[in-house]
Amino acid sequence: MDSLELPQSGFLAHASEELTRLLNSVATKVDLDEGEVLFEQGDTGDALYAIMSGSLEFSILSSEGRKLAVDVMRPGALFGEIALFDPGTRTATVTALEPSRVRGVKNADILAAIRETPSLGIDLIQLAGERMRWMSTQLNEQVFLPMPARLARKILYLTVDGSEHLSMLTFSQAELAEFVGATREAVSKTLSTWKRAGVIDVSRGGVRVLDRDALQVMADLHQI
Amino acid sequence: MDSLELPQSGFLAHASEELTRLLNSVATKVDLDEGEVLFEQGDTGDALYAIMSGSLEFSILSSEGRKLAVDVMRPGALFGEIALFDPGTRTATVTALEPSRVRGVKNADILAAIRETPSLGIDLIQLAGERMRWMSTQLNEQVFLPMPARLARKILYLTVDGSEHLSMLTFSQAELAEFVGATREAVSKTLSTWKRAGVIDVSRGGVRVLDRDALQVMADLHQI
DNA sequence: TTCACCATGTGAAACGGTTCACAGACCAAG
DNA sequence: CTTGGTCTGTGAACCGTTTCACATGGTGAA
Repeated sequence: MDSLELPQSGFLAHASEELTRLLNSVATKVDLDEGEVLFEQGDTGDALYAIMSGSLEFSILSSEGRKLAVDVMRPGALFGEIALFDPGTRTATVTALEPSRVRGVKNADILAAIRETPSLGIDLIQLAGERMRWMSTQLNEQVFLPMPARLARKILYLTVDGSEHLSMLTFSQAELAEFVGATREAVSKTLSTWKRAGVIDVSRGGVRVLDRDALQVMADLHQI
Repeated sequence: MDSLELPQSGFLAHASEELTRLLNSVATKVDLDEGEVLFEQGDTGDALYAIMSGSLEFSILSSEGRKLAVDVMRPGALFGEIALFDPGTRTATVTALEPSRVRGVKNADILAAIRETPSLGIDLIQLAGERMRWMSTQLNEQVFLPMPARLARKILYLTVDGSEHLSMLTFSQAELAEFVGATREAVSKTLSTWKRAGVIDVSRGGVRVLDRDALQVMADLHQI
């Protein structure tokens, strides 16, 4: 049965009956290859998506083409809720980091479902609220924290999977730089000092966290 | 009749019947003096507010107490919608810039109304979406734009009232600095060069826009 | 194996913004 | 009018980050 594909983790595990029903009935299924773009900032969008498998990167682009990676979304995540009200331009770009499967539910289907099952509307306001809180912290950190603190936080955040801590993080330094809004060189230099201090281990294409507590200290320091 | 107090501009002018009814019936009325804080980042909040008169500043605070001013809200604006789902901590601080009147509707009243009138839920998702778009642009600008461009944009934005352009902006340079996430000194120096170029006029406690087009150019330049 | 291509490491110079320090201007209260 | 306080202007030193340049190292394809 198809609904068995539904992930047991993330928001979907707590999604309302109604949303689960929509995802199993009217949803369109989309398969993405690594690097494939689901939608791009500025696109006209009118669907809410749920991640079934894989992982997608959520990023925003400058007018000059620079990219700020904001989050990595994993199975169970719901996104695209901003387009629900206004089939207007997307505020972010979503790209698959690995081959991934998502399901999309169209604007009209969701709105119709909300009119029938108002609690779904409340769930979606909650989702929007969570995203707002996230964006608000991102803005806060970008404005007030120096780059090394932002880097330490992103590394800590990205190595949390559920309640587990993954020590290995498979992003290149160039990708990490996009996450913290800095250059690859600056990230490289910071990682090097942490490597010398025994906090992390750096290898081609990834970082391994050796001393999570020490990294937590870096995340709180406003100067290194 | 009390509902005559409702502003005719801003979101409220288009608010759903149901919300207008709530604002006229169950809403609590709050009067704020200049500088008074309606709620603070970290507070537990459970109300949605509407501005009846005056103007309020929406800002976020760093853990070290620095402030980033994000927006100025005027009569007709609705805010606090994030607290609707989760009477959790506020993500921003709201302060009155002048004596102001607001009305607050409690979480429970809104949720009950949504269950009865689902389209209200849709309106509130729309509101959350608008706020998300705003936060997203703020993050984008903070990360990618140099300070002078951010300053020019804020000045242009803050001198728009409806479709009118007010030439006078009554914020001190210290306040403008909080809006762009920079120091007062840096703002002062930038304003000085623009003043010399005849783009603006600077006086104690305010800035007057003389050449809006020139300022628009500054807002787009990535270096000055 | 060898080569081409990335990813990483790192130094030097330039730059944007902060910090610090202080001077001058305006305004309100006495 | 004077005084105290706040706002504004500006210079100098400093600092974190970018930019540029290049070296090193790992990896996959030929």
